[in-house]
Amino acid sequence: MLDDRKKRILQAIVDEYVNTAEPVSSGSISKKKGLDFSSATIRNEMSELEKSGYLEKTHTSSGRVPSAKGYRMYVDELLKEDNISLDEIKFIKEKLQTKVNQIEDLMKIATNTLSEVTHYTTVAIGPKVTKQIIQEIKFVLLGNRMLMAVILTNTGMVRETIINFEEDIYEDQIQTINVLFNSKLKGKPFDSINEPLEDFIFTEMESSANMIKTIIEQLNKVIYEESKLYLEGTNKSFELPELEKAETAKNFINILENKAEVVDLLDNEISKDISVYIGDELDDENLKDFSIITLKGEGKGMGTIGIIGPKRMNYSKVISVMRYIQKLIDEGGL
Amino acid sequence: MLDDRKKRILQAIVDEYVNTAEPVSSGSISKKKGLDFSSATIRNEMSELEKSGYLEKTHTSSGRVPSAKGYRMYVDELLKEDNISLDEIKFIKEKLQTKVNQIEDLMKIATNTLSEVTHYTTVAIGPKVTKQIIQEIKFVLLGNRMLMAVILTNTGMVRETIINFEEDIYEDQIQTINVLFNSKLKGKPFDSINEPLEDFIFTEMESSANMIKTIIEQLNKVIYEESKLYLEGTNKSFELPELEKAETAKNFINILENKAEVVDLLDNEISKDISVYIGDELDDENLKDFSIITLKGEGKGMGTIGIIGPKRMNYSKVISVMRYIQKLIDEGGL
DNA sequence: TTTAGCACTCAAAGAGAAAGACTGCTAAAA
DNA sequence: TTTTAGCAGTCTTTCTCTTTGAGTGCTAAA
Repeated sequence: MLDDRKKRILQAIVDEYVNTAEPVSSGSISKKKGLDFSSATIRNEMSELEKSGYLEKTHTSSGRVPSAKGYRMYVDELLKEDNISLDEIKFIKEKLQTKVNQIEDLMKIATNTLSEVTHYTTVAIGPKVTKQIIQEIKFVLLGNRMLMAVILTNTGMVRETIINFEEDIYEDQIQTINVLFNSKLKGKPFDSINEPLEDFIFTEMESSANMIKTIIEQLNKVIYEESKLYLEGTNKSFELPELEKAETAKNFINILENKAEVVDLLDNEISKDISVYIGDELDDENLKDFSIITLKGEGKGMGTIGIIGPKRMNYSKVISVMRYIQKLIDEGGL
Repeated sequence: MLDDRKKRILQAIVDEYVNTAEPVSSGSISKKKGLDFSSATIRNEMSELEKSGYLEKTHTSSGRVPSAKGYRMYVDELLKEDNISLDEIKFIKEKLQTKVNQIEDLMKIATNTLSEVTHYTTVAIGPKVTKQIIQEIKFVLLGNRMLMAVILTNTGMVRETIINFEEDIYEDQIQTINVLFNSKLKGKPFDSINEPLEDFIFTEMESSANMIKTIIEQLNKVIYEESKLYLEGTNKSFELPELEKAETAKNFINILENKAEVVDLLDNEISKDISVYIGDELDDENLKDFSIITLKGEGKGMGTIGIIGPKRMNYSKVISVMRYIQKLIDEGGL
């Protein structure tokens, strides 16, 4: 589709624009080494790149800015994935080696690290619990009327929830419940909590029937409760020239404020390990001037981490860093 | 100090400025009912109010704006505390009646409600655990090497933490530990965890000595871990004309991003139930254009809720709403 | 196919000029 | 003694006009 020289010029334009945030002129590109043509030649090429939709102008006599299509081409075909320095590697490694008690704590560290290294705002949601396998479920009596249910899943994740009762609870009831829930749920996915209980339970355990119902209700809440949200480096985005425009800044705040939307964003997409969404590819008015890159860690008890940056984000750096973090997590032992 | 008319004029000016965010002219005040003097008279009074430091001008021929001293006078002496409508009362009541399993969940609801009703950004931190009395402490074995400690305090708060071990743990060890920690801690404040253990423990329970050490370490982390932070209505602040100035917006973001500082703000001040901090009274460069009003709920298992708004915040409305929420919480049963 | 050169376009920045919202002050009125 | 009308003076805001400079597109020559 695009010949080699056009690709190289497009690449140079995106790289330049990522750095400067200013429309790129033919002159500045012709000065780059590796592209030793006069500005007039570059100008002709740029004009054609614009006709094919890879570049845009802000006004008749301005330089060029990459279009969404241009960024897409850059991300899919032109981007180099080794944009990470030795210092950064060292920094990331050290941070991710921090000892944690729960795998979810690692999410927090990874989110923070990603934001520190890339200087963009990072959002993450914890892993979804629904499809995880229950390894063990225990009940703890607190006081006389408060019960805590603690559930351990196959990925090593722990979920706990508190259930209040109107009447006193007795130790032998807890025994019964312990046996019941473990036999019912052990080895099954979290959402099998809703499978109907056999009838005999309600006849044989009549005295605890209400209690069992209440517990199931509350466990359901745990399944569908909002995922934990991690957010790092909001202020970093406010250093961007893009956010000097009040409207863009407002859009950005709206994105972050609307937690449900952020969760959807990171969660619902049928994304691969690393995915890039550019501008309005995500069909959200607030996001039209931003891009999102997500890293999925599901299955390893990690959730999804996302970076929100301007459309002219440093895709190369972000993806390189994400790949490296992914590699460290995969190697495990962390 | 200030005669009655001056006070009424100052009050009118603050009220007007809170509404419009524009410097207030003598003309606009003389039109207000209850102040039937000519603009010239008002002008003379305003000039004197400025000399005494209650008002400021933005330039020679501009209207007047309240100074920090002016706001302080307004808050301390002129403010009416019944600025709350029946609709608002109904709305708040309904929200706060939501059934919750933990008292801390009520914090979240209160924070959200406060932001909804006042249209300002609201921050809250959970109650401090340090001085609370331990009512019960239980240990739950998860898998073979993971232990969860669950602590119930006198305010009904529950704290849990996970501790990982390098070696397998046996049920009888848990028994021992249960007895030990309960006899040591029951009825004592949370931070007494650090009181030294009697020597005999380490001789008699030699096999578990390491385990006990690890547990104490981890419980210490729970005490001093960052308080939970609730944040609502960030985007509401971005509707303020004040935040159209890029610098003010940046300051605002910095305040919110710097979690440690927010915690200090809400926590360390020797504030009463409701306290008002105006502009640079808090000696923080970022806060110089903002005011903070805090509501302390400590002791009832609630933490501290704070509203961050512009200096020309609607003190009257915010305080009225806070008082009402405080009343509802005090009446308890919630 | 590439490039030099030049006309043309448009945004950004600055310089006046005009309008309008205030104040402060003075002198008269209450 | 207190209040007020009236007016000069100040400063911001807004508008228009001009200048500057960074770009492009096109043509004709290399």
